[in-house]
Amino acid sequence: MQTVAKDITEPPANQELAAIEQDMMDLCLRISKFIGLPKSVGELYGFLFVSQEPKSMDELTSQLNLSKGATSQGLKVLRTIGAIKTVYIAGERKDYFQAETNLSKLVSGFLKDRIEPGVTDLGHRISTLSLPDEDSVSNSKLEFIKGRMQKLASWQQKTADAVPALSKFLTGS
Amino acid sequence: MQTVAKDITEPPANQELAAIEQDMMDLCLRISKFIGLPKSVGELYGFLFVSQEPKSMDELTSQLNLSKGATSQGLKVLRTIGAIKTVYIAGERKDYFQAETNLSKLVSGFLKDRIEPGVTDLGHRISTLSLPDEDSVSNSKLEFIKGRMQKLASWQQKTADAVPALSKFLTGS
DNA sequence: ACTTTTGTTCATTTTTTATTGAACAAAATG
DNA sequence: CATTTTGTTCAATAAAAAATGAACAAAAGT
Repeated sequence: MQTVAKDITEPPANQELAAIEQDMMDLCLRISKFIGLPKSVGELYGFLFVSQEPKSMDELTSQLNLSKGATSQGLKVLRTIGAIKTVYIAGERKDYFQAETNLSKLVSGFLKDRIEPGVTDLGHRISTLSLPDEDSVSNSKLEFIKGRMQKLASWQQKTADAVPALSKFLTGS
Repeated sequence: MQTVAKDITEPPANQELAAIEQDMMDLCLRISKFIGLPKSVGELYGFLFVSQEPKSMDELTSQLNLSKGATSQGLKVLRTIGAIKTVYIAGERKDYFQAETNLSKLVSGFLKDRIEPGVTDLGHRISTLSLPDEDSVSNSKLEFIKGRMQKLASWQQKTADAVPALSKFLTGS
């Protein structure tokens, strides 16, 4: 089992509780990797997920043993897909972050940022495919390729429809 | 733009048609990478997608310049998710393969093989999380962690429900 | 039973992807 | 406006994933 390196060197810290937090962070990491995000992103989200108080970039960097670069980039990804909220704290210069835990927000952000562009791009590419002249190819082959082209178009169409449907499904309880 | 190396050194071959096949193979490759499959798998599927006749392993190997190993493993993946059918040809020792192009079959195979196990595993892991004793932790922190645990459980539940729903959505035209 | 054909496995190598950390920019403070 | 704090970028490096190919198994033919 993977273990996120959160330094256990801070508050009076309950042993049992720390273990559960560890497990939850591991779960977050797992989910994150599952959907194709890098380890550092999963670690960042996991740590914020178990943190009651907002955390700053350098807290994240030091507690997770990540480089500044990885932390900055990881937070950017999380911000882009809407998996974290930025919290402004009075009299503080740093930005503070908290996990967004609403599933439909998480999923719709992920779909919009990571899935939709791909599906749209696919649509463009398919629509620029052009068939060869009717009489320059054997009829059987031409019909076959026409059929394949229709397949591609219908795949794209169905997938494009599925994305908002999925989003909706997860929004309605 | 990526280009799959299908040797253009065979039949009398119509120029225009070959270009379209190339484009279609590229689209297949793109889709395959998009869902996290390796390049070789996308190439194999793409080539079968544009092939009217079933192809044998060595035809795939030589036409796509893949190693025997990659071809064997790639076909295994495609077989497992149900993206190809094996065709037996009378008097032939080799196995021959054709692309499955029915979207709902493709998607349900993919979901069953690649998504469901992950979601199920997540369910198991979540159900083994246990809370610390009521009185060994500050109440606020305990409530917070309880809330997170419920979040995780509800995510898992909703996701598990979404998988068959998605499958169904794509089956019904 | 031996030989050949077909297909798989897996240790090594290659390629791809993620991380690091130092240089850079941006913004707030005094 | 110089200085410090905060955050980003990107070339170099490290880590992870995929491909290779030779050794191995399995099955068919003779």
